[in-house]
Amino acid sequence: MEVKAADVGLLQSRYRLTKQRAAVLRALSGGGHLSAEGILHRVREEIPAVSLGTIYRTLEILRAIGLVQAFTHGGDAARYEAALDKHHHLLCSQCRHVLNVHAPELARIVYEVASAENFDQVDYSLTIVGRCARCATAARTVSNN
Amino acid sequence: MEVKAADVGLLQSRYRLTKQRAAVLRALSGGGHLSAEGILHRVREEIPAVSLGTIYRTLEILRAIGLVQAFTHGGDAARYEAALDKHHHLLCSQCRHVLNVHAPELARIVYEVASAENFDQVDYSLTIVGRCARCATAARTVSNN
DNA sequence: CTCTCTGCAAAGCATTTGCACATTG
DNA sequence: CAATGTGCAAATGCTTTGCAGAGAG
Repeated sequence: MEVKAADVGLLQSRYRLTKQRAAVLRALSGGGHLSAEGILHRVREEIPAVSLGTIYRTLEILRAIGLVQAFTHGGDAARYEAALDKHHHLLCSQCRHVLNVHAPELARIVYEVASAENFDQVDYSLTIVGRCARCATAARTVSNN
Repeated sequence: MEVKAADVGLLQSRYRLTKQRAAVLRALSGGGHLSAEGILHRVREEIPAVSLGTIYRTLEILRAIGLVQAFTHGGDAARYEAALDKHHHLLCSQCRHVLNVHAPELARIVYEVASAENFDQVDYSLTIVGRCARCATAARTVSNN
């Protein structure tokens, strides 16, 4: 199989590089915040017979290696994206669109709080939920709030 | 039925005050971060025949009124607690114990980020995951890390 | 007395898993 | 070729829901 730059992480790991795994990486390389189902659809354009089970197994591996990060909110299905930089999510409560945002000051606050309680191996996630400008405008067009 | 201070929120709402709802409030009044299943066990001490369905329906109502807040992490079952103040969660990745922590500086950061993207009706949640001191000690006793 | 609530059991949905065959290195 | 990965379908775990009888106001 032809090996691309994005696949290097897999080759360096103890996992094999299969066409399904490469396709999942490719599906995520375009950016965005896809559900497992969404990734399935994209991957099926290349490999019509992939199963959702394989998508989940692959995502778990890619997450373990650190190539992919997952994000959940409430009871929603998990959303996945390529792991590039540390960032946070701004989720629209209506259309469920997700924006990445940065908050460099946050890390300091988090580590202060965590070490005050003697936690180690610390990670954190901030999710901001609100109504995006587009949905706010749409709401104004229909009724008058 | 005898009405306690904690029940006032329900009476003021359009919902009825039933013994099941009062019992759920009481189960949460002791503090802690309980799953629906955990709340079921506590409520069953008073009302042996309550069903899990009722627990979920009640929690949803209490959350809508603002008496209870829910919190989820990854694929874990949701955990519920009495809604007192705005705070955040420090979750132990091993024993799943949750500590409440405060980060007063956070609100400013969040509103700056959200309004930069033109979001309104903003809410947010920060979850910090790490290993608590107790689990770190336990790990050291077994192996030698 | 009416409307809401509850228990029960079944359904729903995202995710995980056992197994026999296919593929990778 | 030995180990790992995959498709399929069934199983799982949390949560939601339809319905007929019970309880609140």
